[in-house]
Amino acid sequence: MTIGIQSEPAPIMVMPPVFKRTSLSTLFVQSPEISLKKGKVIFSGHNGHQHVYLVTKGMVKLYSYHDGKEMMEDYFLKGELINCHIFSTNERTDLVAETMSQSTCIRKLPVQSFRQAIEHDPLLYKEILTSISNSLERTQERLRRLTLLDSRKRIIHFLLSHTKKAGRRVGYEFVIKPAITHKEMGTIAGTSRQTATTVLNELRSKGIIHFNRSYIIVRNLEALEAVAGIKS
DNA sequence: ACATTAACACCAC
DNA sequence: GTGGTGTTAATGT
Repeated sequence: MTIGIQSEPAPIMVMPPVFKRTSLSTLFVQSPEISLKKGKVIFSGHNGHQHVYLVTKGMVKLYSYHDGKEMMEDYFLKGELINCHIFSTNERTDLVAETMSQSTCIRKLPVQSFRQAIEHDPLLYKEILTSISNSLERTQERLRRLTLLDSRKRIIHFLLSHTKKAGRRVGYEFVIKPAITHKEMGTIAGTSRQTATTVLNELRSKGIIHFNRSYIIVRNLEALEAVAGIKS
């Protein structure tokens, strides 16, 4: 009873054997987008371990307090994940997450759902790892600047890397939106807001950048690299 | 030398 | 009125 090739049932091609491309955005698409004004606390203390957050618009900062002073631990841009410590056992309870741009949007997902999703999705897993490694790199870069550079150069180096990462190219210039206040730049660079203002003004008077309350424009990236001391 | 803090004026929302 | 920006004098390390 041999069955001819022709008599075999044709393979059903309804669902191609390709994995659905699950990414962070599709995972979070079911969670409603939450719109927040600047300065809103997203979580603090123990509340920070119940959800994983995806930034969909604007900027969020993560910080802790040390004798009344704010210590910025990390900051997150659009498309980045807050709370990858779900892998780690020593959970920190001293962290505060707060929006730092005028109009910030986030989506949140319970950690349980997040853990489940990772289980059967290698692609998502890969995206999580990328997110964690980006965060690590960002933090190491800040530490490096803090150790090696003076306050003026820390501001310039931050501006440079942020432009390359988040700047939108328009002609020969780069637009940075949302704008970061001088105070926030100071916090990121580990310096005071007055120093940040002074450095920004210096760059503006040299025609390297332009800024107002809603955006920053880098007019001359090469010149910015030059004052940063990257190219000689 | 390098930075921070405090203080004050100005401006935008 | 609050918060962001611009500037400078006093102070700290």
